[in-house]
Amino acid sequence: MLSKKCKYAIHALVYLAERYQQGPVHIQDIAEQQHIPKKFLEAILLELRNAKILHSKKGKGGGYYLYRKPEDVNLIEIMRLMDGAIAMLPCVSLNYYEPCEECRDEKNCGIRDVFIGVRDDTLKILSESTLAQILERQKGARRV
Amino acid sequence: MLSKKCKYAIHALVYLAERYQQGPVHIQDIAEQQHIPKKFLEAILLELRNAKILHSKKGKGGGYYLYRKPEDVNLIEIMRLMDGAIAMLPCVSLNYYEPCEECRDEKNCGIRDVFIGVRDDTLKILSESTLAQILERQKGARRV
DNA sequence: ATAGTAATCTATTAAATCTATAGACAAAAA
DNA sequence: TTTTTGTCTATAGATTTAATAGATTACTAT
Repeated sequence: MLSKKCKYAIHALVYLAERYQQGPVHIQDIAEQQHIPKKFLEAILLELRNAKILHSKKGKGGGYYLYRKPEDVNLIEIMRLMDGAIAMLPCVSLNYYEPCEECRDEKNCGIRDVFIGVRDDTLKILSESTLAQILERQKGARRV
Repeated sequence: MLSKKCKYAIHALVYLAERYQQGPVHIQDIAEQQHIPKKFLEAILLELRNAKILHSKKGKGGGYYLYRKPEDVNLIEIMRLMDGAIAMLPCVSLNYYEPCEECRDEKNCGIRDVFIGVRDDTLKILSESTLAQILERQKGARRV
């Protein structure tokens, strides 16, 4: 399961993607519209900013805005940033690899093989899922 | 990430699958061979027994043994039992569905669509991954 | 029958993680 | 130089995960 932090991050980013190139949006606004505790959201946005996904502007008329194009931000990056590894086993993670303690013979582990498969399928979908794509789907659905 | 509990369960079950129809194996044995805290393992095995995956026998010569055939126990069932939902969002879970708090319009949620895809791929792999299949792979690997 | 073995059950504790909040500080704009 | 809004540090509370302890029950073999 995704953490709330991660869900909040995704919702906030989709919200900002909808307003791409329309100037800064302030935290308060995002928090209210997306029903996210403001203080919690602050920390999240800050992290996204440090990861060069968002930019910010201080003072009056300030706020956060998407730094990159919506089609250049995918869910993998967001999820890794917020929750860490995407894989279900540490010994299968590409970015957060750790050997399994219990495991003697990683190369020949039948369990590991299964989760390599799961990981690959998951990464494929998540890497293709950009903010732009999520917006597309939402708009598409509304039109029907 | 799978919990330790779930990993322990999988390892214990694979171990018992290797000894299918060879009589009861006692907890102590599994715990030592698989490096699992004995008391923790007790609780896990009990849960697997209540789920009719294992049977047990008390007293001398007693222990746990696989109740079903190794090809009839898949990872989905084990994971659901140990960790709950497999989906990454509650609103996408088949067995543990809950609406997302933040979400206004579930039907047209672009985020949800992504995770339905992830869920389906994951379930497909995990449902095909049985204890028998895991053993196969391990044996296959060893022979090389 | 009874001593010994091994699972079962109840309760509790320790550690880690997640979620949320408070308050002081820094930068930008009017 | 006051107001606005993001930045940073610190911490508190709640929940979940992992592990342990001890008493009890069922079974086997002698």
